Amino acid sequence: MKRAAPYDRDTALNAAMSLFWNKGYHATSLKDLECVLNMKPGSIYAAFDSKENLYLLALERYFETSRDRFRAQMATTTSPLAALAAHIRSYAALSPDDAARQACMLTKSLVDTSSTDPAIAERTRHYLTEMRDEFTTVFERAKAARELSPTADAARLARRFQANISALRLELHLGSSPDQIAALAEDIAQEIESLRPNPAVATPKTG
Amino acid sequence: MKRAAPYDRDTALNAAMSLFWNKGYHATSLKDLECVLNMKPGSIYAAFDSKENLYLLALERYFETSRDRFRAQMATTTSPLAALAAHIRSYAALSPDDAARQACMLTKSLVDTSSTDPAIAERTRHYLTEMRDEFTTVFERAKAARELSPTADAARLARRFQANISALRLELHLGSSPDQIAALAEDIAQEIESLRPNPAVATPKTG
DNA sequence: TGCGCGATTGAGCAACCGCTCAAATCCGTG
DNA sequence: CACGGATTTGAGCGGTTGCTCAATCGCGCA
Repeated sequence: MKRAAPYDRDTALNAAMSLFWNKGYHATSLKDLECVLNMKPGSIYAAFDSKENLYLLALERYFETSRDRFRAQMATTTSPLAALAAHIRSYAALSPDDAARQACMLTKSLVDTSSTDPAIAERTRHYLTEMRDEFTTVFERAKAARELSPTADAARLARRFQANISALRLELHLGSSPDQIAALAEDIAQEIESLRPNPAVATPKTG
Repeated sequence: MKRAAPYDRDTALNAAMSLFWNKGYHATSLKDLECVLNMKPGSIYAAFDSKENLYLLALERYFETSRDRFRAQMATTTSPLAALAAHIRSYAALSPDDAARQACMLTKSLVDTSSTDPAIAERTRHYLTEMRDEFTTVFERAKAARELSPTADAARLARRFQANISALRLELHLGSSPDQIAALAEDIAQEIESLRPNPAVATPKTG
């Protein structure tokens, strides 16, 4: 009996992440995982302990990838608000067959494990909080750059921003037409850009 | 062996709806359903044909209930925009132990069946479209009442409104504190109210 | 070249899944 | 009261689930 090449942990975790992201935790079976990981049950358990643990590892990978990509995107522009708006628009610009054209894995995870798998749910909530903290940081930076009023509430804006992303990606998941996605993304992006104080329409001097 | 009282279809469907809403389609087992419906497998199949069909019936009930409640809420106020804003705020005002303090069942349904159960996914998309049409109607009414510019795009505003509701309810699902939910709801509500042309800040007459 | 040991295998376990159906039970009618 | 049709019952079906472990394999070392 031929033996398979020893597994590559990085490749395997990527494959597991994609599968779990697509099908969700409950709908993904060990048989499904055996196929995409190209590993037999024994190897899977030797490497990852349990289905739940493998899911947690896949989720961690998803989170780290997302966070890193977000940070990289923020670094491309000097204006924090412009970077945030560009981030929103980038979802609408995703190629039609991009794997990311669906709901955020954290959102999906929260929805299908919160009432059945507390450990996964808690971890998911943790990652969502970490992402929100990333957003808060950027809004703080916008304040420092005078793109926001000094009295602006960065944490509150971050929560709103996260809600907007969740909703936009849910719309991707729904499979709405590119036009409609683009319109929604544009509405959100402009809402962000309109936070910037605009001298042109400032209240006229009264003296 | 005692025979159980004949089942009450209305009560049973309500119970099924709650259970499915909470646990999702995949995580809900026939055993779970037997418990909450107080029916044995044979009775369940005689009455509802299959787990999938029972889910579809529960989903239909959820949709109709939601739509009717929305319509009723719209009828309480003469101002369409005020009614929409009040609808948003009503989610934040939900009692802490209200069963509706979680994600919309349609959202959850879409997320956990889209890649595994096409029939359910399609039906879910249909109901989401119907709800959006309800929203569009109200924005049209706002236009007729001159609460919106005649050039406003009701369908686009409706999509944005739906996205906002999805996101707000996802935040409920996440279990954020009442303060944070209220803040998010307030941001959304004010966004809606700010659509109303405000004569006080209209461009000054130039002649 | 041969040996030891960690990695891989895959048949198969107990538990559970959605679902079936012959038997038991109730109720309306005569 | 007797009967017949409608309804409920629940053991249990074939299949799948997450998971285990004795057997097997091949690489590194002597």
